[in-house]
Amino acid sequence: MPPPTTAAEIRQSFIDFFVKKKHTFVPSSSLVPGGDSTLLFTNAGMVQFKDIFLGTEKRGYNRAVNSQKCMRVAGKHNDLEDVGFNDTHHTFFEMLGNWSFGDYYKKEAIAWAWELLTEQWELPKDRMYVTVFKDELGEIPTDDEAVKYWKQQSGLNHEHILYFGRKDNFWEMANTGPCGPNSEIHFDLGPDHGELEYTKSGRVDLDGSRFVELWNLVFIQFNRTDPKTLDPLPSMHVDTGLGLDRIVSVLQNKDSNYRTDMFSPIIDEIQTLSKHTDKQRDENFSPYRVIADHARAAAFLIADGVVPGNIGRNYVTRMIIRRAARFGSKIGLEEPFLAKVAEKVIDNYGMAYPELVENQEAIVENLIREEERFQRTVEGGISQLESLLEEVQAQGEQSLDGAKAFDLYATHGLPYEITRDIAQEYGLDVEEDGFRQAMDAHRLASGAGQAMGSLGGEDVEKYQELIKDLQSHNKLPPEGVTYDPYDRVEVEGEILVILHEGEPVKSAKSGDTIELMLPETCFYVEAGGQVSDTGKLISAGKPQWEIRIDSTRQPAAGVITHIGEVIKGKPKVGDIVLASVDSQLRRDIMRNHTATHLLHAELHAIIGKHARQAGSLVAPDRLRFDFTHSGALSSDELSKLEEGVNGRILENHKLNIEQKSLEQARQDGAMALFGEKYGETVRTVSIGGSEPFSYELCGGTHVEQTGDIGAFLIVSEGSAAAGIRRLEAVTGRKAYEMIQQRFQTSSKAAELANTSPIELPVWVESHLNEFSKLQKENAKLRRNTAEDAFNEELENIPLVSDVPVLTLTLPGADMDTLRQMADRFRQKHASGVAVLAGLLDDKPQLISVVTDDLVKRGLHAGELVKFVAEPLGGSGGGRPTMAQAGGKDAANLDSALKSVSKWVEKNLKSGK
RNA sequence: GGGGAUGUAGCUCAGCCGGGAGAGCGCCGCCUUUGCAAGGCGGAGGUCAGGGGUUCGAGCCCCCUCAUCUCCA
Repeated sequence: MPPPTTAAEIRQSFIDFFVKKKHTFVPSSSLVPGGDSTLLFTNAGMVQFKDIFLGTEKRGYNRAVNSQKCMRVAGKHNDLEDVGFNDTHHTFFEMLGNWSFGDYYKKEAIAWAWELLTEQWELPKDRMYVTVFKDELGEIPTDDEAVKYWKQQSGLNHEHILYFGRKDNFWEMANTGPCGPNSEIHFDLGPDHGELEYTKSGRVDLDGSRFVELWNLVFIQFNRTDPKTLDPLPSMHVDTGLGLDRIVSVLQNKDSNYRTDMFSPIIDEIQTLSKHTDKQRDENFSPYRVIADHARAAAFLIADGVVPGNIGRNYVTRMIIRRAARFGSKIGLEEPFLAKVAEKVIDNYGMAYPELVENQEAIVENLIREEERFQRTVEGGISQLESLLEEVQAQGEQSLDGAKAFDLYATHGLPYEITRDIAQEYGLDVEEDGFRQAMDAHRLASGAGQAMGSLGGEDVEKYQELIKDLQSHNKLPPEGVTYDPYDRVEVEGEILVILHEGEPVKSAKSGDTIELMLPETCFYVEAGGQVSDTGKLISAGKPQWEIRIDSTRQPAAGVITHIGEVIKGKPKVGDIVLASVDSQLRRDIMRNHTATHLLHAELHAIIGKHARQAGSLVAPDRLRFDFTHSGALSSDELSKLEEGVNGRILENHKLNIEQKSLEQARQDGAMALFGEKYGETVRTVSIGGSEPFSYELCGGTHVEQTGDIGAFLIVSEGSAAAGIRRLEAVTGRKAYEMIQQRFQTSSKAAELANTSPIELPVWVESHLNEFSKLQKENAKLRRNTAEDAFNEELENIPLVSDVPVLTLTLPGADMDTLRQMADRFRQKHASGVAVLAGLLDDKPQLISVVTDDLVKRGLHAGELVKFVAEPLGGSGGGRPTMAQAGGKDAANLDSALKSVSKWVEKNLKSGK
């Protein structure tokens, strides 16, 4: 068979090669690692097999081959900012791998790698170099076994076997756990890529530009328990990784990953959009690489449900899109263009990764929206920047403060480079050091170190030891605790372990919060959004005791514990216990869970398939459903949804729950969720008979038929994050309770209004109108009365030192009225002083006015009103011509007003 | 998880030191001119995001909550 030429053929020939060697093909898992909160993205082929190496998971095969989607955006090997400036770094890439779980070992792994590379793919044998492990500290034995098998490969120059130490050739999963030596295969690209270089020790330098590392074979044979101790593992594993981009560029004899057929249609599309000549393209190849890489990464991310947003993974997707947009503008691409590039990615990769095609709409929509959002953000930032720059210019400075530039970035999302470019147009610099300092300070302030969630690594080990101990005493089967939350709500068993404050104890006493393990449980463990069951454990014999169970958890594979408080008695290890789930709450949960599936199906029917589940909560008292959708739902859409779900409930469909293989379920069209980890056999829940309208992979508990749900009410609609809407709803008992409550309040309100609940809205509307009309009339009337009284006073104002001074109390007048009266005074008298008092609820309020000419003669309305308010226990202030004040006690109001004339006399300077 | 910003009329936003809630656009009515664009006058429209506090008095100050934007992890 001739060697494959296209990337798709190369990927397939790798898989076929190992399938012929009796490997099971395992499809790539999602970029979102299932059940691993310590990892942002799947970053290596082994992620989905990790639990097998740890010994906590078994699968139906012991040889596997896969092509895994991977993302690396930060870390020592790859930094987002580096991508685009060389031909080998990517954010997204595919890792080909073959795997042995306690089956074959070094002999076969080495021979097959050699066979595939040199015979199947016809790479020249004399250009192969391999590395093996030799401990520089002399503590771990040299991997002579690997050397032996390498020497058996025909055509390998034995001088091309090189030894490396721990950093390069010893692989560890973490500080403790499975580890072992690895062996790498490097390829000599030939003299076109430079002379052979040698290190100080005289050995060929594989880090030079002439070499490319193709394939890493990891031989897992130890378990590290502490920095000094390596225990041999009972079964040894093989874990290999061959980067697809690299091998394709070697086999296609290209000097850049970006010039292989994995990228060329994408690069071509960018060139079409930019209208560049080939020469211009090559001169601007960095932006091309950035856009091509990021468009590919973004398409795969969105296909796996990671839409752009502002936290965690979603934030990474946003950064990638925005970085691509930024580099796009460098080559003159202004309009949203990424979607067009991403469509080429979908064309190019859709065969191997059908999720791209299935989610084409979501990919395009999200890219366009994010680019538009970025444009808006940048425009807003630029307008702020421009006013800053004008200030700098006005002050005759040469450069913009770095801290200010950082503020624009951190607060308003304006990238530094854009700030710098625009400053340049103004003929100004940006102080880069200041920017970096501010950035560092920001990193520190954001709490470096505290990452997302706790790792719980030590915790896992503790439980693994517990379970191993129990298994060795035949207290537990090899699979661990038997878990069946579906068929029963009661189970009997022996207490195997009690943990109090994290430590195993023999017994517990009343009031203790403890964690407890039984050989078997019917309590549901929180998963797929459904919360843990609650219930109680009571002693089956004497003496009597009781434990209230608040939740359950699965701290390690095979371990399920019940967490709760001892209510009475002294439970101890070995006691026989009757465990029972609170079945009423459980039924509430089941109703909500089935309703969630109905809602999901109805959303697809009413607003479209793009509304994908992005999280859910199934609790006894409510359900919450997050899904991807751009805008808010209209009230029309909401009532259609509610109506649709209730329709499905009334049709009373039987639920069909089956176990089948993951592959079968997928073929049948079952919907899987993002970020969930599925085993080989999965549980499927379908509703609607032979032509189901809802069909999901789901491990949750469900009602038998939809009629059991009772009623379904949507309680709220809102946003959970950018591009994600959140619906909350209630069912069953809670729905009845709410309906009942609404009925009662509306009946009561109708009764008070002496009308029927149906007529109530009309009644309220007309009365509200009437009320505001009366309010206005009342205010007007009050003003008129006050005005009438006031007009009389206006005619006859006492003079103090030639100045008219009016003091007056208007009972019942509010601030508005007082102001109006004060204005009237000023209209009537070109010169004068007035202090008006109002009394509302026995609290005095004052307003004082001083005409302009008297302000010039030293009178200040603010000081005047302060002076008057003081004896009233209040204070005030305002402008020179008008001020207001309030007081607490009206008793001294009359005498306070009388003192005004003295104040005027005292403060008035002679007029000119 | 943490830092920063924003939230005022249907929309875009002003609102100074805490002391009369505003503009432009849009909407409604009337008038003028009728080639069109428009112009003039009048009007409706506000939980100043929500809650608490300080104050005689809060859109403005303080605290909490929510939402949106944004950066860091």
